[in-house]
Amino acid sequence: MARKTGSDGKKTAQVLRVAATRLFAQYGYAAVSMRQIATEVGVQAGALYLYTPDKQTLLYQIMDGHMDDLLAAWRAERAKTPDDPMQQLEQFVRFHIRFHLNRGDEIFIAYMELRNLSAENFTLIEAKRREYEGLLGEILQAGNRLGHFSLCDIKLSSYAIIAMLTGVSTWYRGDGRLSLEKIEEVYLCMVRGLVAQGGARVGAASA
Amino acid sequence: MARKTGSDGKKTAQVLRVAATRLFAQYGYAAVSMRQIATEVGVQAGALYLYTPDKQTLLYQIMDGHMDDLLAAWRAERAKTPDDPMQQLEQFVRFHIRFHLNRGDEIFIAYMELRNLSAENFTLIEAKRREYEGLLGEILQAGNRLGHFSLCDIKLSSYAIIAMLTGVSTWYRGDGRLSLEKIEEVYLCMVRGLVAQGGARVGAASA
DNA sequence: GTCTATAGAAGGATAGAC
DNA sequence: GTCTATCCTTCTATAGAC
Repeated sequence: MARKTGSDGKKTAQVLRVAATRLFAQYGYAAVSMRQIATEVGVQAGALYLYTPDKQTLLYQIMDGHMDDLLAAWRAERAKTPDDPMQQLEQFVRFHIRFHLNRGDEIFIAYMELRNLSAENFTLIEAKRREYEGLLGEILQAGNRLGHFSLCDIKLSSYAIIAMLTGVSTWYRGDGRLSLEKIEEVYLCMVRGLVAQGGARVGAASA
Repeated sequence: MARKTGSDGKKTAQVLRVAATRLFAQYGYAAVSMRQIATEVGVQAGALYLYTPDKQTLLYQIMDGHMDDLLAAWRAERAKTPDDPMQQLEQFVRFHIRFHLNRGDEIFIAYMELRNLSAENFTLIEAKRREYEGLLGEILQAGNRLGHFSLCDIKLSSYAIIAMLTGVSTWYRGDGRLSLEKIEEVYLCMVRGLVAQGGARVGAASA
């Protein structure tokens, strides 16, 4: 049998991405074999190489696609939000939590598999990560300038906020005791408190 | 040659732990081979099995030892701190940052390699993680009760604080632009702001 | 306590049939 | 576009010499 009846290259390529994403997230890039992925896709191992030159590229493409989605999604969201730092910050908090909960697997990979990227691929992904952090930084900077926030270090505040928001995906369960809306509210309040005095007493702004 | 001159079993066991910790942190458990570890230790692969029954146990022992150290260290630190929620929280923030920066490798493993633990080992480690989160939770609870904090969900606040503090180790470089002391100060202020209104407006306390 | 040697399984990737 | 078959490497873990 040469080709499966009803097989479809486009579709298989998509299925491959989905399967690899799930498996990498669950077991880790290094722990997943091409054979495992093939089984999940429903083809033989050799057939995978029609859709990716190698395993490393597969990982890179998943992470790169995710970062592009993330950046595009936030820029779209931001465009719909009034040009006020506090409103933009609140929108960012809601956006980040929601986006990450919808894509638990990609996020997990994006944060956990950086070290399994080749040096050049790492550089490319890292740039997009910094780009995203910078977008939050812009909001914080503007809020500081207008006197709405009181942050002494924009970079550290960006890191702290992104870290605490991303952390949600490590424990969130759809059937847990808290609804997504409630979680967003709680985190919103914590972030509001954080930016209200995140370094005010430490001294002059350094960033 | 049967035994290396001057070889020492106790010492080799220790060197093995250190080497495995470093390599697991750098490349990930699944990506590191027993041969790599042996090379780092300076023995042949087979000799490792004198000190660990298998690779999985090696990982578990590293993580378990780290959690024990972490819990013991915080309890010692707490004992030296006045019985006041705000002071204890501040001490916790300083402690967590400092402890984690001194042990970047262990921390990295503790957070990244959970999924590579066997089911039973995972349960054991997870219990100690929850125990640590609970110790922060106690402080937050006490602060809420005394009216010093204004948190609507103790668990979420614990998660958020630990996530943002642990995040420091993902970007901290000893030779960076900020000193450890300065970083501690900035995070302290952010945490102060966070607990001051981390959910106050959301409604009644639920935890 | 460490070595060499190796068993036995699994890995990534390719070649060529259909 | 997918399969089968396979090459070659690497892996964990063990056996037995010293």
